[in-house]
Amino acid sequence: MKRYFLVDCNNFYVSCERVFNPKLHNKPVVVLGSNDACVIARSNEAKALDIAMGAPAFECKELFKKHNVIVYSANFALYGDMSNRVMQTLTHYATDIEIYSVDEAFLCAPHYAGPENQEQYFYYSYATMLRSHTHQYTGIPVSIGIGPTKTLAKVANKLAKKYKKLNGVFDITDHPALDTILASIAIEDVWGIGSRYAKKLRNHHITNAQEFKYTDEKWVRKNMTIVGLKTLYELRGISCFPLEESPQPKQSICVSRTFGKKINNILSAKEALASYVSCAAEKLRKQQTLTAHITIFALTNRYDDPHNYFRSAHCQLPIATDYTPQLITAANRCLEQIFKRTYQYKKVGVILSDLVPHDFRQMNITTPPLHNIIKQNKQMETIDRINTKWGRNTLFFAASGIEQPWKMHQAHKSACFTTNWHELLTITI
DNA sequence: TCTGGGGTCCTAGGACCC
DNA sequence: TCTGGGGTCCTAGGACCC
Repeated sequence: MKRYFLVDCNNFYVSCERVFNPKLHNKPVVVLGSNDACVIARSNEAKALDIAMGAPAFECKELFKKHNVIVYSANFALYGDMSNRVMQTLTHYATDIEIYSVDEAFLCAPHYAGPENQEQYFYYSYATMLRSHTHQYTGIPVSIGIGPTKTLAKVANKLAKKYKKLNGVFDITDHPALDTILASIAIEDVWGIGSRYAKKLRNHHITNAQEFKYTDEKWVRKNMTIVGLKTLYELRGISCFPLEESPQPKQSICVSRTFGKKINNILSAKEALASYVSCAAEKLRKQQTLTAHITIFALTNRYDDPHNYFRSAHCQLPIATDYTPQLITAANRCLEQIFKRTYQYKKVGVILSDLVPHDFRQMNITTPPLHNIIKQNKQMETIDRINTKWGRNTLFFAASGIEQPWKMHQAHKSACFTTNWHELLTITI
């Protein structure tokens, strides 16, 4: 039977920090998200202290102090690079692989042609090998779940993480106690069932994965769309979510950040927005696409005014483009439409959509002359090349401002050990 | 009082994931 | 005082067409 492997890095961001600072082992460690606002990763020791995922940092202050919890600001350059190393290692061993997120990959093992009674053992050994090699080559510990569908591999992974005696690998394929295992998985912990559906299902007296597995298909189709029905089939061992090996170009690109402090003047907001637009345009060019539609949004504090904290504006561009100055101009125009001086803003963002491959550039009567476009392309290529070689924002647009008072706070950030020559780890003997 | 039927496209909103 | 960021997919309903 075909098996899906789900390789999941343990407490990924914390594990990345531990690779470069071994003193962090066996201690409670947390990583905070942007502006050091809330907890986005926890070591097992921190989980044992009941520090919740997404908990606001200010609510945990006492707890951190009391238990000497070590706190880091998110270092996404480091985590991104460590993720690449893990995925490269896995790609080396797997025949088919889908990189699902920064810390997870689905993959399939090489075809097994030996005696049937040793098949299970073959896959188990393969997973154990993957696990130890990933740890050896990257320093990152992983857990591996194996199952006949992705959803069941997810369940298996959960168990591999939960029970230490499994040594980080669990195969749920043809398991004699499958239904008992599923009965121990709360409905909201099933992959594809979020809080809304979980609530709906609980109201319908379905509380765990096993009960959901045997729920009436028609009811599920009606109340949870085709996607919910696929999840149900997957729990029954019928694969509905195939491995997606070649990553598709993104259909939209969004960049937004919460400010380090609130802003009520449009000049600062425009600077921040210009900086996010530059970042989004860079992503656009990286995947070789153009955008024809730009949306910008601005948020005030949603806890102060839950019904009226979000405003957005959008505009269609005359022709698809990836030219940063043109996008900044369009973004500014949109911002002017919605910005109110009397408000305290805490965040702005940009979404680029209607993305098309850049060699499909559609010309029309307003298209600037070809030599202009060639010149613009050269400018952008040069900027991207310099920033790739010498680090992000070596060259930036003056529209992003110099002082950047809106920039986020990160008080406890580790060094970019693997992506910045000036921050390499030094070892003194 | 009667006021078609079937199709496509677009958008907003709601659900989910990490 | 402080409560993240970046994506995808599906569906219902309205606009529009013949």
